[in-house]
Amino acid sequence: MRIVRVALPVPLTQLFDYSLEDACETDVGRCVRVPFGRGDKSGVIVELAELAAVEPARLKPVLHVQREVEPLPPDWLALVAFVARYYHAPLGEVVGLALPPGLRRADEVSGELTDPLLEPSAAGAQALAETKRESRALALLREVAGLGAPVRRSAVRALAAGSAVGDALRRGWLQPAAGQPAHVAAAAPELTDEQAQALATMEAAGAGFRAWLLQGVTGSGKTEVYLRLAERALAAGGQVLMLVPEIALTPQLERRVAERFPSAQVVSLHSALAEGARSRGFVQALEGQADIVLGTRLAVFAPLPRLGLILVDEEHDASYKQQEGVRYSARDVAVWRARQRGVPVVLGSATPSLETWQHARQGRYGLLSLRRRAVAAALPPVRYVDTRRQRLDEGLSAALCQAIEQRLERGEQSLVFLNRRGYAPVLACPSCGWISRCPHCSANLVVHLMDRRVRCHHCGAEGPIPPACPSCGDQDIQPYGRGTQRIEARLAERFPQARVLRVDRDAARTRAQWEGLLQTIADGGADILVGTQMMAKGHDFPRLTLVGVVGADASLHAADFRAPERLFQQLMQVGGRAGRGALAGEVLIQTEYPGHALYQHLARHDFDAFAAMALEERRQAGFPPHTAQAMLRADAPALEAATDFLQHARRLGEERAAPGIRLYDPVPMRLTRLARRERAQLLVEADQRALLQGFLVEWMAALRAQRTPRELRWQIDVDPLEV
DNA sequence: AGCACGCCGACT
DNA sequence: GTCGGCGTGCTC
Repeated sequence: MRIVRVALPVPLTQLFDYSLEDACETDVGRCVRVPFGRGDKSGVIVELAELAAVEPARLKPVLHVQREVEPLPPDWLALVAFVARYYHAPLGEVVGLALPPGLRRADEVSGELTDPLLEPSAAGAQALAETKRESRALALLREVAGLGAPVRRSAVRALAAGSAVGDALRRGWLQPAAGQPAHVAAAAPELTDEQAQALATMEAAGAGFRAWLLQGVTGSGKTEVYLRLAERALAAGGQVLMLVPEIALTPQLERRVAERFPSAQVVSLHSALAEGARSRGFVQALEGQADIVLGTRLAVFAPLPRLGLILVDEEHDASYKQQEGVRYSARDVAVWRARQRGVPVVLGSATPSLETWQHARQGRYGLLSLRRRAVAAALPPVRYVDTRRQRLDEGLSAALCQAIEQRLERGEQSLVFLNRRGYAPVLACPSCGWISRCPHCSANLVVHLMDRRVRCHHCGAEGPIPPACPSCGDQDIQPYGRGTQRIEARLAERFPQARVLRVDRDAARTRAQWEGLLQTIADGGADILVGTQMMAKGHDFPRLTLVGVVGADASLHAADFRAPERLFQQLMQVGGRAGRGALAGEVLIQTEYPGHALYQHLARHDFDAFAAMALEERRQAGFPPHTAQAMLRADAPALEAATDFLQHARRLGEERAAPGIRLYDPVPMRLTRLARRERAQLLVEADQRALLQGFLVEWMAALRAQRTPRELRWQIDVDPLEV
């Protein structure tokens, strides 16, 4: 009888030992079902043990081992172990987050990997059986052809169906490693000089680990570089992991990738996928059948036995950072993984995060630059409208309206960008000063005139718009400020001949709505678009030639030290929407600070100058990336409970803090009250990451040993994005 | 996290 | 006299 050590998805740092009669080395990495407490749970065997951590009498036997699927390989276990260590999360929780739910449920009823949607169907079972045969066939082919030789999908299929290997070889299904890549369709566009240069630079660096920043302005053709790199990696027999920030971006990219590599197996992985599909994709990656895995942050955990290249598109995007539970950064994990596996990783962006940009500057990452647009003319000129000395019409300047008018005359499209949805951010009473506060959060209820309701954008609380002031009865309550709905309404009044289309999360609630809007825009069914940051992301509208930005100043003076970085990224991104077709574009930004350095750098499209300035400011203020941070957050029904805990945590921290560790005062969070809970946080900082990590190990252990009141929740956030 | 056991108030 | 409040403690 052997003992297996299992990671279970419980918020406890320890592993749990079980007995398993016939356990062997190959069971490490397998999913198991085990009795736990009163019921049972699924977990993963992370090691075999000689001696149990508890008295042998207390050991319970494993209920079931999932042996139909290949075990998770050692490098995958090392990956989740790293994430658990770095983000100070229990290993079992990381495993739980990294595995698709369907796979984690290794119950004895259906040990076979099944799609719940297809479970009863014979066709599903057949397909699975075939997939397995193919996997074996592929392994066999690779063995025969020697490592790294490209293999045609058709060969695998034929072999799986029973053809002899010799037959496969005779038919030329196997190709020499140096030969023409089997995966590629002959449909690649010509490279620009810069693209060719970038590829040559990477080629010269070889196939081992190296992190690269691919810094390319909007429209410079970063995607083509990704595809060429993928082509190379596939030709060398490698698998490609491609991360994108959002689900919305996967379908188009998936199509483009699939078209480019018709014989490659492209698997998409994201949280919106049905359980069965996600499990299937994961297993295809695990068993080496998937050639390209394309997905959002969770795809960074896809096991890839033949991994040859990692691509991270829009690497600066905040959605790579998980904002709850295990707060990992998929981009940072991707870089670690590339090093672990000895493969290149390319971080692409027009506006890289300052962390990445600094690495490239200091030479730790290689730098690949695309400064010119591949398709259209130059980047659109940026003009500022000084709003200090003019009357605005619902926030719209005469200059912006005039510019819109011009586009209407020319039959072109305009976009008014405003990062605030709803009609107005608050409803207020002019006579008594009442304002529409959220009953559960420290936030205002936003007026949504379309459905005549007020709504909290943080917790979702909502109600009808009151006909009169709830406090004093005054009938004259007013919406104050402006959101997209209000701008949309005003533009429709002002340009009655124009078709005004609003594109924000309210208008594009579902995927179908979102795609409908995109189609309408592409078909020329809209003249003026009013949009939030949804509009900023990777879509080309050939007739869009004007981008007007309203209300950008708000983030100029925000307290968050990352606000300028985000603003610059957002403006550069949304500005890039103008004039991507044959027509020249223009960006018009309304501001009270036209001379502000950020705006000046933006006007010159000079990200590097902005980044240098912002980094210098951060150096002086002692902010990341010059320091390493972690944030301890606590929440409870009463603020005092949260701050008391943090105060106590701070004392525990001070006792353990080496010189160079700085613990700050606990403070209420910016949005203190959220969904009836009061939140506070405590910042820890160090000049070196290793120092901070060493401290966190001790501190977390001490904190976990504390007894805390039940209503109090706390969690640690390493490398927090929001401070 | 669940889910037990374990001692003090309002109900058939 | 019980049903049930959530305080504390354990899960191999």
